[in-house]
Amino acid sequence: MPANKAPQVPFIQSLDRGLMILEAIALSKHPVSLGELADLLSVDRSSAFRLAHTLRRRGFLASPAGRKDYILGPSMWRLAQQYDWSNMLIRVANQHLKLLATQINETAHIAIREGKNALFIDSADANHVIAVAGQTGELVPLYCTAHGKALLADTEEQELKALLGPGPLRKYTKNTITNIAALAKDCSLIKKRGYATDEAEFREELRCLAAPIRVENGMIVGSIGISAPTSRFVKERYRSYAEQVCKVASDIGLTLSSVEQSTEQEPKEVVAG
Amino acid sequence: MPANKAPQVPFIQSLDRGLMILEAIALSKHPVSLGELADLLSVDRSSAFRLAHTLRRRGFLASPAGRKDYILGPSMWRLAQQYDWSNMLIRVANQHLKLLATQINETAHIAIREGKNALFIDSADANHVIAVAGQTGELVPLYCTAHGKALLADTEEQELKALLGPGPLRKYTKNTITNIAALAKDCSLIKKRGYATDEAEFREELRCLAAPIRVENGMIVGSIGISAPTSRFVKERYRSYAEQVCKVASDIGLTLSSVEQSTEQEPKEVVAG
DNA sequence: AAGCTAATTGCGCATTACGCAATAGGAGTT
DNA sequence: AACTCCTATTGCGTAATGCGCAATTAGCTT
Repeated sequence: MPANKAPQVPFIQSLDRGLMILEAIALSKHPVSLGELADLLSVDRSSAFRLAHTLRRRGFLASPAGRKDYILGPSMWRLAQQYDWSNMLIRVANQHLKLLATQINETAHIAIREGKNALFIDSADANHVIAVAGQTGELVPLYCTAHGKALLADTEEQELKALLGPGPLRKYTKNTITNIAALAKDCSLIKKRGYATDEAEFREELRCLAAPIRVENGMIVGSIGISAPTSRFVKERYRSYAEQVCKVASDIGLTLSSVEQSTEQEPKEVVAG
Repeated sequence: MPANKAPQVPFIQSLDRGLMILEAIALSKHPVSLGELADLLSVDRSSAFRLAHTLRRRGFLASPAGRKDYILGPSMWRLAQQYDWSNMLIRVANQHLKLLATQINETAHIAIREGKNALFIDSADANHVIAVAGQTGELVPLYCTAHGKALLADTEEQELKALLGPGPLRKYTKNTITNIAALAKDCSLIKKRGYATDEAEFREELRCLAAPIRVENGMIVGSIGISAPTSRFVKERYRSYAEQVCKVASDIGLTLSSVEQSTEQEPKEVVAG
């Protein structure tokens, strides 16, 4: 298999260098001097200067007051702000989502956090149904669903209290966790093992297993998981399901974080429903 | 006044074009085709193609599954995510903050939202013997401070309830608003007139006036305001103070949104009092 | 004030990126 | 299914562009 042919498509050198500068400065914890940039790119100081100047001109870089070195400017922030990134998660995750639904043969969902709730932004059905499942767009509580708890995995008890309020949590089923301390304990377990479960804590007869999707720096940007009727989703399957869900969550995180695969790289083996 | 001398410093054409592509795609609500990019830059399709390819290669652009046109890729998002933007607000706002403190001759603060609190990230002192101390680093409640309410200006009653919880709000002083409905009403007023006040709602003997800092798309990213002992900060001054605070908040928002002024550009011509 | 380091500018050559034109890939039409 | 039109992609030669070198300026330290 011809893994990678030679760089068939030539790329624009100076643009590429400019992008490397952006990456380097975004990554650095301190302002970056011209010399460092020149070293990094292995180019002359004058070239680095002109590249940096071009970036600054468009607001992608700036200099701290009175300094000559560079930090990120407002443009990158502004562009990232106004963009609708939820679609990207859907796009990137969709293929993985389908794969997961097929492998496990249960409905799979992707959710993001939306205030005090988890919002289902995409789903894939188990048995070759073309239409998207009904729950896309639905809001469910964070504290009693697998997706919600996965999204809360890094949240400390302190923050949980602030987020969910001092009042008692609504008890949807007999399994619903209504105690913040218990929830915090569950979260730390979820964080450690990498996935969350919902044993009919929100809806009777519904079990769910979900894992947080983390990007490069560890931040949780969404969750992916599977749901099934309690009858079919017996505890003995948790281990196997958990592995697959975690693997997919990790893959999505890598795709979101990395820069190496946006093209090609379609897992073509997705079943055509 | 020598507004702008000729473009003394040459900029790198292809990098500049790449950045224009990023801006265009971030701004567009739908995926952008190669042809549109070529038209936008007034270059040949082949040139646009190679630029776009270079951007995609580094993850700054991507293509929807099966499509050939372009959307933003994960890199921009990732870089913006992991960067510590609060420093940028401090940096950009600092000069305005000092100016405000000098003009009004009271302590001025900048705050951002941090969960259920407002966090003071910078301050500038006035030259009164008795003045409000700079509280940089301090967390104060959102619902009973001028900064907090400015940060909440766009928040609907529904969201306020979710954020602040169903429980009663702590009553710090006799003026503290403890009723969500009343708070929502205050917020809509703040949104309309552009500034918030704190009439000793958090600390006795302390009055404050703050305005939300909004960027291009209207989103609130912080607040700026002034604080003074009640004795000195009489109601008759509100109107004049409000104007100045709002002007400064607006200036900061413009600086954050625009791309033309990151360097130099000290607002020297501001009226001195 | 001198001396050092780092940023900035001028300049000329070689590389690079550009436009043109040819090719490939898809979607719709007859 | 063959044809057609539209857009993406590739090859190529040229000249504009961006690069390194070296000179100049700016900011600091001694």
